[in-house]
Amino acid sequence: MTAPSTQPTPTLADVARRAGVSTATVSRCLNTPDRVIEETRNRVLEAVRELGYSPNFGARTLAAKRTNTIGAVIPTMENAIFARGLQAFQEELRLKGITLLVASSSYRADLEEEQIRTLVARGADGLFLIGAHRDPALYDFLNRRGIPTLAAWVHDPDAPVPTIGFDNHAAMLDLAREVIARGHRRIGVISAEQASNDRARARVAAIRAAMAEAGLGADTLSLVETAYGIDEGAAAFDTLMQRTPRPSVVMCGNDVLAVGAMGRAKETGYDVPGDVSITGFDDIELAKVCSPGLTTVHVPHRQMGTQAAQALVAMVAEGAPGQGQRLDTYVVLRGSLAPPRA
Amino acid sequence: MTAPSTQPTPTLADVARRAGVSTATVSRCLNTPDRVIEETRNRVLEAVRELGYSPNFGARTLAAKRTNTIGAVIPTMENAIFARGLQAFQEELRLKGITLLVASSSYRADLEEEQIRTLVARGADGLFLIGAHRDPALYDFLNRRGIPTLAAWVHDPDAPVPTIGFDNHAAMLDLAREVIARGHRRIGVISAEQASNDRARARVAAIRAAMAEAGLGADTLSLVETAYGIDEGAAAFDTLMQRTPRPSVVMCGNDVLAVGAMGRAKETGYDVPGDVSITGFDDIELAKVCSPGLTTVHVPHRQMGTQAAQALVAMVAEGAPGQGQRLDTYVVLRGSLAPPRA
DNA sequence: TTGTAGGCGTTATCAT
DNA sequence: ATGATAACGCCTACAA
Repeated sequence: MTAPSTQPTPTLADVARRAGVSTATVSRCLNTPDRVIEETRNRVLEAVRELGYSPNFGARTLAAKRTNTIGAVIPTMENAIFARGLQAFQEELRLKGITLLVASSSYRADLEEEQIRTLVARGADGLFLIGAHRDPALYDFLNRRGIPTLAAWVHDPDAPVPTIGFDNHAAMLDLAREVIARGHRRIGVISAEQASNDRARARVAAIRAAMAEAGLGADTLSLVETAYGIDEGAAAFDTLMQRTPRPSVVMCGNDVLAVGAMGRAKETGYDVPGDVSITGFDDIELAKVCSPGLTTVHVPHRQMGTQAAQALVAMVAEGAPGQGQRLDTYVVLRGSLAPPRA
Repeated sequence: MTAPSTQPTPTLADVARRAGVSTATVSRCLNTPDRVIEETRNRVLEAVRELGYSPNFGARTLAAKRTNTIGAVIPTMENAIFARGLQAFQEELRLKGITLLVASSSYRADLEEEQIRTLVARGADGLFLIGAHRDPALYDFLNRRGIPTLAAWVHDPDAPVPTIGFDNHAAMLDLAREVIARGHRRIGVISAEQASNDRARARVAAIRAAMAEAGLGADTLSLVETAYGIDEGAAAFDTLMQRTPRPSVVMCGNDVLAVGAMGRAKETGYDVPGDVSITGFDDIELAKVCSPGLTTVHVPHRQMGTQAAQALVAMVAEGAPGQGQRLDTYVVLRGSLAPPRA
């Protein structure tokens, strides 16, 4: 067992004393080792080890005005949609010696703002956000503070910050066209809340656009908005199927909702895709393993994370404005989509 | 559009000047509002708003030696296994005004240590870790620094820190007994790497124990260790099925590996559970939606997260030693497990 | 109730 | 190559 008493945390000065040098030299050993003669350096590092010293981040930040930290705010950590992209993002940052701080907003704009401010106060050198639509005042704040910010999961050249992602409208348009081409006319839609979610809005709008293209009246679209989650998707499915006319296909704003809907369909005795087709969006693991497989839109999550990291790091390092990038998505046809029964 | 020039970040002194008070008063308004007369306070808060001031965390930490921050290091963010528990953990912390910093270790002990030190240097008031087994020197370091630490996903009263979780050995023992009771004799196991993963070790050991109980020789167990992931589970399944004798059941260390195995089984023409049964561990969403449903061990993820948060906050606040807690798991029987074919 | 002033642990600018 | 020393922005006795 170790001693019960808490020792004071060793400081630079402690190390300096022990190694018989000044604090400046210790600092150099840690930050610019080549500016210190080898013998001195060894002595210092030895002292560091013996004392178990590790630098105080607050102090370091205060003095250096640079944290080597990037902050990210995502809507939720609870599912795979953001996890994979974020993991790639963070792996890329690690390669460059940068730490990632993650916070989540529960899909709420007010919480997102709070988290952004927290991250900024903690000295994040840059910010990674999901979606581009938010209060201009917030962008203003970030701008004044000179915090490089990047938005992912969308691509919009006109956004106030560089965006690395895909065109949600175009992506969903492709899928909706496939659906309509198979003969579906009564289309049900389960969407995430659109109010504070620009991706959700774009996706719903795309379905409407595809229907208009095909000469389908807006009244043949049956929409339910719901919170995020498998159970929520299931409940929304029930709602939709009780309406008249009953949809022959249910297009969901993301795979999680779709899997919920599919599970509920089976429970209530609907055959998928015989009685009703179901589609998703994202192509996460769930889409592959459920059965039938889920027809969905493939999003290059890892690529998005990696490129976002590279772009953001460049923005931080060079103070450059930063380049957005549009990534490609494609429709993945699996068993959950088929022509409607005559 | 906003002015292109970056304004210097406002400081306490700027706010004080603008409000015509001292920095001490501004500080009080922010931290102990009731120690300031209302009129003064309003004036100060007004100035805060106008300037868009937010406190510098580094400086605050340096001066106050308290960050209201708790750090967590999890093996990976890429899947649902830790996500749900962590989300609950963070929601509970938010309720108490505490910020959560999350880092991930990619299941590597060296990276975990690095992340722990980073978090400590950043002034985390407390630490949330997964699993209890790690280098004693690391516990020593935490102990000397006086950083309250809690381990989750395991329960072990003898661990160096309080643990809130379940008995991995007992949980897997239950499942293995079910498997054996159905008549399986040739048992294949796909485990996560055991070296730096006490949960994986306990689970494999439990399977061995159940076999011994049933008088099955250790040679009828066929083990593959693999990295984490659906694809890895698929590859491991192939390996296992090529061995002689071929297992009649494949028990996986977690649901993700199991789903990978199940997918591969279907691809290669094995009927599940007709030709081979498959089991998992964790009971994440995947287990419910794959088909057949995955027989697995249900783990109370959200409860674990919530209780861990409460316990850790208490440790931080009271400096008390902290109480571990054992949570219950139970076997969930779904279609993926059946008696072997004669 | 409010102000003054010292100190928190590092980095970075000068000297030496 | 190394050493003094002045910031960095905030908190908190202590004084008024």
